[in-house]
Amino acid sequence: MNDPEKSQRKLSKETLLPRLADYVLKHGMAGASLRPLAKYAGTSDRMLIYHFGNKERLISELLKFIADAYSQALDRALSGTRPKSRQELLDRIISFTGGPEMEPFLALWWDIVAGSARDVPGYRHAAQSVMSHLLEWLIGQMPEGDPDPEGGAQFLLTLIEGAQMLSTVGHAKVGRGGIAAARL
Amino acid sequence: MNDPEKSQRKLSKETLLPRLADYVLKHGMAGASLRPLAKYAGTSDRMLIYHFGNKERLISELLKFIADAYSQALDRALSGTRPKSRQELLDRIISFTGGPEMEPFLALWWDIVAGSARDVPGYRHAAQSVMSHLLEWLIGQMPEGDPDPEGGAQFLLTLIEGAQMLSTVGHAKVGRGGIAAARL
DNA sequence: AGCGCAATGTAGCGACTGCTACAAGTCAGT
DNA sequence: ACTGACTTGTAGCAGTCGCTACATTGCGCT
Repeated sequence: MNDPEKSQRKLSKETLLPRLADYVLKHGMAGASLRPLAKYAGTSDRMLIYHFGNKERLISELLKFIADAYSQALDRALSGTRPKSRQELLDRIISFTGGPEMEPFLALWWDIVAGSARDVPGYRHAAQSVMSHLLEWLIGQMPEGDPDPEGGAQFLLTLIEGAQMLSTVGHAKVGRGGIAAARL
Repeated sequence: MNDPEKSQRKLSKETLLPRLADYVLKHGMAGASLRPLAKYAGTSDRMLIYHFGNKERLISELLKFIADAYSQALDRALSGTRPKSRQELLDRIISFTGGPEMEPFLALWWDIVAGSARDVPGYRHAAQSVMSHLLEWLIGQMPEGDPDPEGGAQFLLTLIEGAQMLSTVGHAKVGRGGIAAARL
């Protein structure tokens, strides 16, 4: 007889990771300790250790999972008609990454960058993979006939990330001004 | 009779802050808990609380102190002859901020940005003040006869910070490429 | 000499950390 | 029915966290 109370006892890495990602996006890496994480996911710290071995591996797999999820969100939201100019491409990205639904990702992003700077295991790899993916996507989105798609994409990415940082730090105006003054 | 062992008993905020800053630059904001901090500064956690009231105020004052110290380091290192082109200015800054002696500042910087994104008290204010100071300095350093010193400075700052981030994340090449492809 | 206050040490509290030992349950294969 | 592997709960350990209560010291003022 199946117990309706416990009908969802399929707990594996695969079912756990989305919940864990959800929690971490809300509370950041600093709040990612086993017990709250487990509670939110409907298990115990004991089980997280059981499934992932130790916390470091859990975090690594979690970051990988989130990086993939972000890339997919990007693909879903941004692949459409090819933009006609660098300006149009830039505007499109800014309006996407600046949206409020991206805020948790952004906050987590800075956690990851900070971790990269201190060589926390797994952090740099996750960050690198997100940036690689974003760059490749950008190159593919460069307007037709662009004289230097690769260099242009690197340029745009640098600009975007700089503006992003200025914005989180309360200097959004400076970032906007910097982009406005750029000769694309 | 004065005890030679305890000759240095002048402990105040003023004498404490440089030591605390030193520790935090080495170990990051995550490692900034009272006991290690106090040990490094030659006191006890008890005394830190006594002098600063609570940890939050300590961190606020500490960030302010570090922001000022960074600004002063910037002034000392970078004020010299006025650069002749945007390119020269950019190169000068990149070579300064990319130096290994700036690495602790940079790592701490990302801690602070991450804290800003999560509204940790005091963080955004410190970050904002550093960026404001940097921007103002940049405007004053724009080459003579520059058509748009303010916009140009904002543009350069955005570019610099973007490249900085890409570099800490292991994509230094992308940042360099982005700057190379920029039409200054 | 005596008082008052600032400075400091010692101990400790309750909460939290990652992680483990132990025991018990479930389920599949034989 | 028995066995053995997989899964899970309960307790607990040793450590750290920010912070406080209490007691003591030392110094300046009168």
